[in-house]
Amino acid sequence: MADINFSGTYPAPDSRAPEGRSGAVRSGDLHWDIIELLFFAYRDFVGDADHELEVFGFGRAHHRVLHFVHRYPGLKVADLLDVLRITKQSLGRVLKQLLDEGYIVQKTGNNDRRQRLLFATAKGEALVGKLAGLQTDRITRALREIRPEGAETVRQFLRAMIDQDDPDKVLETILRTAGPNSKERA
Amino acid sequence: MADINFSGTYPAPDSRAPEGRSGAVRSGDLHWDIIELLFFAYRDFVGDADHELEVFGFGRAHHRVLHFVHRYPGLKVADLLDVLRITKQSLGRVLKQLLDEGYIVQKTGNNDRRQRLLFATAKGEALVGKLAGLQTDRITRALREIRPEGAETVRQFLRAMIDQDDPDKVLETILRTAGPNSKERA
DNA sequence: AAATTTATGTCAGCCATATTGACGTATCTT
DNA sequence: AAGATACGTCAATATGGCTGACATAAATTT
Repeated sequence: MADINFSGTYPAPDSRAPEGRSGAVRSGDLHWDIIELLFFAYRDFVGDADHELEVFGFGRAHHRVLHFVHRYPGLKVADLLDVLRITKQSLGRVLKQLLDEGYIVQKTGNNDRRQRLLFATAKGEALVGKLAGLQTDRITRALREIRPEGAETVRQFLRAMIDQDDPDKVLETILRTAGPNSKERA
Repeated sequence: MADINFSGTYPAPDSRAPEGRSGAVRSGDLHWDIIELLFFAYRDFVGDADHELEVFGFGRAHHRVLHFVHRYPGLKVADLLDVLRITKQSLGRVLKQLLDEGYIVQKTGNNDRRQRLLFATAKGEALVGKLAGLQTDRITRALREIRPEGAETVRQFLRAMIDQDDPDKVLETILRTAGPNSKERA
């Protein structure tokens, strides 16, 4: 019976479990490595911002709202709901905090006066810029590890990882910018 | 004052907010695009598994536990806590469910009988394999969009995005496997 | 003009997942 | 024998999701 020594290292990820494994699952063609790399990379990536947000008494939800409002000034509440894929009740709480504490302001729409267009204040931009700075530092460090063309390869990969069907308006903007027919196309 | 038309498209992401922006934040060298691509890519990537997990009454936490137990058979509870970066109280609940429902089994350590070594059962492997299959399909699709060498570039980028200091044992295994001195090194 | 739809906000409650602190027990180490 | 370690558990709390219901103002349709 597999008696593995756990004092130091683990068995190679592909070693067998003692009980045997279900033969039903495909085992050779699964991208286990990239799945795990994505987990760890994203964990540490958002960790940068999370630590800083604690200081302000905010969570990841606040960051996401502030980020997209900053990046797409005049965003409507409905659009934010599409992007974040949460309910308006959930959004309401964090949005109210950001409004109350002066990180975001609302502005009644000119075409449609029902709309509350959202804008980041200077205070909000300062915070979101600080957070983006932390995350940019990590990205910059990572890009140094690969060839110069690698940056565009990474962008293409990440874009292709995103659901292309039924994109909301923000996502459409992102996908359109240097989209499918970019420079480094094969 | 910026009167933006919201009926169709958004302004380019770099357009100015109406109130002006804090000049204190650096604005030219921030990797806004990659920050957003990571957000959307990860959102859809984990979404694949999330949908399937709902069927089983499980959440993302169950997936992570099952994944790492499957990949690193004989994982200790303490190691799992290191990897997932949660408290043992949080882990306790999901782990208990997975044990009760037969996705994972415990085995007392041979060297140290205090340890509860964790292994995925056939049932557990079937589930984690199914989930990995969904995520692999997305990754495979994405890799088709880039040059063949691009896959290794993506791995290098993701590895470099991970905190290299103080890696736990699982992470050490991952980083060691085809680590810093891999083939496609510049 | 009246009816309907849309955009937004809010109240009330529920659930999953995380947290901290305290304590208990078995086992290994010194 | 004493202390440290690995794990489990009880209790209380916070955050960030959720659903359902309802209200208001403004736009749109009839």
